[in-house]
Amino acid sequence: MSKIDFFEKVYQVCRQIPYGKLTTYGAVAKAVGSPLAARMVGWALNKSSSLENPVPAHRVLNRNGMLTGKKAFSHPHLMEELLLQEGHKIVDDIVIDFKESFWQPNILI
DNA sequence: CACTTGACGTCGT
DNA sequence: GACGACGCCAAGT
Repeated sequence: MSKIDFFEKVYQVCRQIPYGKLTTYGAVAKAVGSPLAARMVGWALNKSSSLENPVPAHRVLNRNGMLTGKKAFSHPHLMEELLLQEGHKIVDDIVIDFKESFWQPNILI
């Protein structure tokens, strides 16, 4: 694929997440060619709030399916509400049907 | 310019 | 199986 910035890859991958599907930082990191750079995915998504074309960051969770980044949203419960709105079950900030709704992004190196 | 932090993941103990 | 430490890459201070 084209040589685009790490962040832009992250944005593209996240925008490919279908409605009602979920993925992890690690999966996205792997998709962009740096499986061990999951932290950067979170950083990119945090910065994505300033983008003109926002990404569905609420569909990206950690390996446990936990809403670790919910506090980075406008309102901490926004992420949870969005996920609930998409038909997910959340208990104690953890998506119950996470593994069932997991979506593996396409690898774009 | 060097150190610390940050929405994580994996390996080792 | 739980807890701790290290690694990853970039941005902020």
